[in-house]
Amino acid sequence: MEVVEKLSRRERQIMDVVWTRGQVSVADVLEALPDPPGYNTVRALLGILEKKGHLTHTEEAGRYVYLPVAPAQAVAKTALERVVATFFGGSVERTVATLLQSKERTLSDDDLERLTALIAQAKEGEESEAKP
Amino acid sequence: MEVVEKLSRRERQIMDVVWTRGQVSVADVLEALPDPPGYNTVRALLGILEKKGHLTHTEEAGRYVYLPVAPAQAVAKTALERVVATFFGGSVERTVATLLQSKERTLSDDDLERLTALIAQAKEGEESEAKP
DNA sequence: TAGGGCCTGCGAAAAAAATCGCACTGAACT
DNA sequence: AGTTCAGTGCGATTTTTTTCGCAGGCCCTA
Repeated sequence: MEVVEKLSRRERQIMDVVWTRGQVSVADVLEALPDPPGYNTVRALLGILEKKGHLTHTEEAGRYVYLPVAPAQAVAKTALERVVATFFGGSVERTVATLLQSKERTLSDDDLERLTALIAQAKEGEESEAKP
Repeated sequence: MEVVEKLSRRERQIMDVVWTRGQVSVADVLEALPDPPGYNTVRALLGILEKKGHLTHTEEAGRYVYLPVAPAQAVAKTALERVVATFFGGSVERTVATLLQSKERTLSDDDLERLTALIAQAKEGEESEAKP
């Protein structure tokens, strides 16, 4: 279920690139990795990831373009939950606190208000769900 | 800088346990892993992690107890930022939205209000920082 | 105080991962 | 049409990881 846990170091690095960019060519991976191996190596890894069922590829103008098989949203949710569980004892509050702190400088008032709205919305959702 | 990225699969699994529990004995790791190897294997891995500088150990009643070297808070922050960057395009908003959604059932009204307060607080902090 | 059980150190073997080369192909370029 | 360039398939090699065994040592208990 936890896909990520079973990936090797390189496989993970590559999947990270894939998830970040949505889809990749060999060249994309090469330029995204801080510690890039050779072209053939990346190709091999992408092949393995495909064989394992994490990626598919399309041929676009002769070149392969790889994209993730699992829906991005689901993977994102799982990854986030894992971090919350591992590093924040499952506490959403502590997580958000850290989030606010670490991004403080880049969050505008508008952003913060939108967050407030988001929470208000969650509150409503919960209430309307509590009655039936 | 990104410590986690350089760990092998098993090393990561073990560090996850360490981060979750704060400190571990070999037995702790063994029981926490879904896919546990032998006692000696875990011991070897812990040793490697120590040699690499990720863990230290104390002797407690003869047994080794390992604990992380890096401050938990810093690791947490980095891990969270990484997830936000990789899966949410760096958007705190989208991240919080997912967080609310996935934990919806377990968040009480009080929790939500505390979150609102947290954000209000961040807003103030930002303003008082914007003037000078 | 002898035996059993759990723990440590060290070292080696098996398995998995990562990295390349080589040979070919097709399209682009001159 | 010949040459070059980037891409593909496949297979081989080198490194890392992962996993154990074996030989004590320490503590608890019968």
